[in-house]
Amino acid sequence: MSSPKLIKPTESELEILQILWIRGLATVREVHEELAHTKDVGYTTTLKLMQIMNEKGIVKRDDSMRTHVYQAAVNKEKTQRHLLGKMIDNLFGGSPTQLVIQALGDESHKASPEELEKIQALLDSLKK
Amino acid sequence: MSSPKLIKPTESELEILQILWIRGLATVREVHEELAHTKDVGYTTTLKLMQIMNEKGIVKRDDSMRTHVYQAAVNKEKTQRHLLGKMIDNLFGGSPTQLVIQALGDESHKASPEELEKIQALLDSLKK
DNA sequence: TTTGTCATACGAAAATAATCGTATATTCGG
DNA sequence: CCGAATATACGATTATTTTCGTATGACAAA
Repeated sequence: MSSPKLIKPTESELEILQILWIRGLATVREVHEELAHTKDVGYTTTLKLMQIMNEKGIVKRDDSMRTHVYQAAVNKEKTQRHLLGKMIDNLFGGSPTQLVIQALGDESHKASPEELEKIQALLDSLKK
Repeated sequence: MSSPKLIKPTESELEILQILWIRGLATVREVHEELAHTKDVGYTTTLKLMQIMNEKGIVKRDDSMRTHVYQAAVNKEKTQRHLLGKMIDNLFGGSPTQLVIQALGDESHKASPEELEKIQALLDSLKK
């Protein structure tokens, strides 16, 4: 098997994972304050979530100090592919192409010219 | 505004929606039997789900006959884009590029040359 | 040392989702 | 007409996710 454990993080857990994937290491306080920018939620809620994620093995933590330091324990790309695959099957009848077309047509998440070039490059390599 | 209501169907609701999007019209029995191919679930569970979806406005039904006939009440492409947008925010940091790249690079569902041309055409129109 | 701040632990409520048992009505074959 | 099959309605349970209150310990400054 390619992956020892296939987890399906909840939506809240994904929000936390995204922060950890960017920062690498972070305390609950740091994660919480970043979450608080876009979400109205209590500190102990974030704490509890991260404790649960630790139990599930989604994150690891260093608790050798009073303030624990967390990091993601699941691979970002692997998690993305896993959930993307689920969505392709769930919502796009197994066709990633349909998903791509819808994603590119999403008016509220426009791709920049640079991003379009990246996609073009990938497309060119696929065409060969 | 573009959409009267933005709904977020649950996973089970999506399974049902997919069947209705394909069939157009269907009874609970028909939906249930299709679900049963891949899932072990009781008839009344499917019934209840579809009743709830009706209350939420996700599906419509004709109950003028004893056996009610259901159809999707939400647009397929609109729903796809909406959920895709959520995934882009939740899992890809708001950037569709990584999502598109992962989807195009999916080795288990390769895109055909015709599909690649469709994507190319869309990409061309976005570049202008 | 006392007090205020900040940390984790823990229990449990609140919200949401999924499941199914049972009651009851309708239909159809015989 | 009667019984089996099939339909919906509805209540209730179970599971999962999200939320937060409260207890308690550590630390630092006065």
